[in-house]
Amino acid sequence: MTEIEKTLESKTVRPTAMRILIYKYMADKEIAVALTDIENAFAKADRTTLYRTLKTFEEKGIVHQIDDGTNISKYALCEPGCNCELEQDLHLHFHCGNCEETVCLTEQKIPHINLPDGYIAEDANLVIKGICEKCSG
Amino acid sequence: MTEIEKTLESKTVRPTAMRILIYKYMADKEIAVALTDIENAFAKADRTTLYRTLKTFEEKGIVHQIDDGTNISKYALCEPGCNCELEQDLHLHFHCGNCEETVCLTEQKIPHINLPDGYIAEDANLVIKGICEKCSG
DNA sequence: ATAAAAAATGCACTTCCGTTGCACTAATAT
DNA sequence: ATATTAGTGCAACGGAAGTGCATTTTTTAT
Repeated sequence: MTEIEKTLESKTVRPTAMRILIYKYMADKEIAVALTDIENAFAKADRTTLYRTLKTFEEKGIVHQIDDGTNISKYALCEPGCNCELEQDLHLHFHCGNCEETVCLTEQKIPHINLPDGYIAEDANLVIKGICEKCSG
Repeated sequence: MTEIEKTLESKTVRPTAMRILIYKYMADKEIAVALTDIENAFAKADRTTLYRTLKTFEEKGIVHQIDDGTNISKYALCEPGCNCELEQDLHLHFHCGNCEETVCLTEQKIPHINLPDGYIAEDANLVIKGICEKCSG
């Protein structure tokens, strides 16, 4: 039993062949991926399967969804021990206008914001747009 | 010549009947609106016109686009003197999970974030999700 | 005032992504 | 071995963004 299989099982997700491949694919990539990206990487597999795999991963806390402002949902593996739903674990994302890639900046947490009276915060999403380190170099 | 016409002209946008109506509609609403909302409000007008009106408004700095995580682009009028493109003018947006409405919190600016070396910030988008003041009361 | 040019609007159509229903297959439990 | 559940594949739908072109309206120049 591989590391990936163990990871999936620990999150109560059955480690099927397809799921292992997708997990591997995302682990190798350092950037957030869209459903389309996975589709292209696994042309033989059906879109629905990939779609539902991502949904399952998301529900089980294996990946988190990223909304980088392109109106295309991206996904990235959660760091070990990451609790995306907790406010203090919310990191920010960077979207490069040049290469169009989106990365997690897991070290940069979203600062706490004081909201006006009556507003209750439950989640936050901060995306910085600009030029990434690869493209600015 | 009305106030709205003056505003549009000052941004080098011709104050056509349609544009004035759309501007008025957005000024009356206190929340960010989607293209679909405007479509429903002006059933007689063509979607393309409304679409392009928003694009024009956006280009000319009359409205700013908001990405509230619903994957539906919203738009809101810029405050007088607002310079959306400037970092210090970036306010945050609040999306209510109950009423599904998105509002600008123009008083709450996005704090400056230190990025890792090589990353150049040009724009930022911060959306807080939760329960709005109307729904929590 | 009128003709020419430019801008705005409307119509039809396309594309892309997300999503769902249903049938089929594989895995697990009894 | 069979019943049950989970996963996968196929087909199709729906919403929203976007584009090309014809038509109308507005502006500009004569």
